[in-house]
Amino acid sequence: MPELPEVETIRRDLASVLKGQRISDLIVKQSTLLHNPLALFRRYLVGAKILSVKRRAKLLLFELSSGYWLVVHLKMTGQLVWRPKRGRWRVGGHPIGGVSEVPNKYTYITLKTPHGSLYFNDVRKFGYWQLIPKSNLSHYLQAYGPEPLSVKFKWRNLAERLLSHKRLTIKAALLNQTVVAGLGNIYTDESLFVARLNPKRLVASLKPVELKRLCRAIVMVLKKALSARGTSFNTYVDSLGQRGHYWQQRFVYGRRGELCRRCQRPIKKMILAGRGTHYCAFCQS
DNA sequence: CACTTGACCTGTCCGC
DNA sequence: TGCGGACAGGTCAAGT
Repeated sequence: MPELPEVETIRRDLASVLKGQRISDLIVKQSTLLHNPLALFRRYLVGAKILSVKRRAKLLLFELSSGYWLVVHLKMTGQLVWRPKRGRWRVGGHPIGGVSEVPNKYTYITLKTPHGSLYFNDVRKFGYWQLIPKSNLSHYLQAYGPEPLSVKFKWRNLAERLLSHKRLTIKAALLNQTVVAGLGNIYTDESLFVARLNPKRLVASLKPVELKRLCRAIVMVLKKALSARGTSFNTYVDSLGQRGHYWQQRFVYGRRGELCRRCQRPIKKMILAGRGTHYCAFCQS
């Protein structure tokens, strides 16, 4: 589920409620989701203050006063839902994927502060929490490609990173987090549509003008999705339990058989790089 | 070696 | 309505 726009939406919301708060307790119901021993979490997470909340690619990064960073990956179905102690908490719209209240049967980790609780739900249990010493964080993150919403992101960054993947299809290359950080299946398909590039095109075949178009398309799609607070078609909710509404504006993802918004021909779906891939055969060449 | 596939885990949806 | 199989947004180890 969560790609860059969803993770960034959660980051912004959590930063405003968690910054400066001290973690008073940790409840773990599924210790396999912790990538370090529980004792390490007890020692460096409980009692620590949250200094900042950042994001790199699809990772959420919580800076702790203990000298560690808490790294959280939501993978496919992870949710981080904040519930303040005071004030009523409610789900916006209708319940999604049976997840309508917290805690629930998929709540595997709970982090408590004097002001409320942060619930980590994950139906498929692919997500994880990991503690990284401050001094190791940059090493841990160094392999990731450029952040597409950074002002420093230019088409030449993309072109440079694509050099070592010339024989891949552009779809497969964009899913690779070392090429560009934060794209997943949805926004890769969306970006390729906006750039009018067929997902099957080999990286080596792309001309500079097409790479420029692709770069602009990625930024445009991600910004649009971020202002829509992400895409919810299944389990995604933000930290307030609310859905994102990019789904209503999407161009191709999940629209097989529906009409292309540009040429009115039906959207097609194929398997590429092992993933469902949606495109318009007429507009994307 | 570069690239593709399967595994992780659970739920949902579709066709018979 | 029940049941089996395909499929689901991410990532990486194992296999070709």
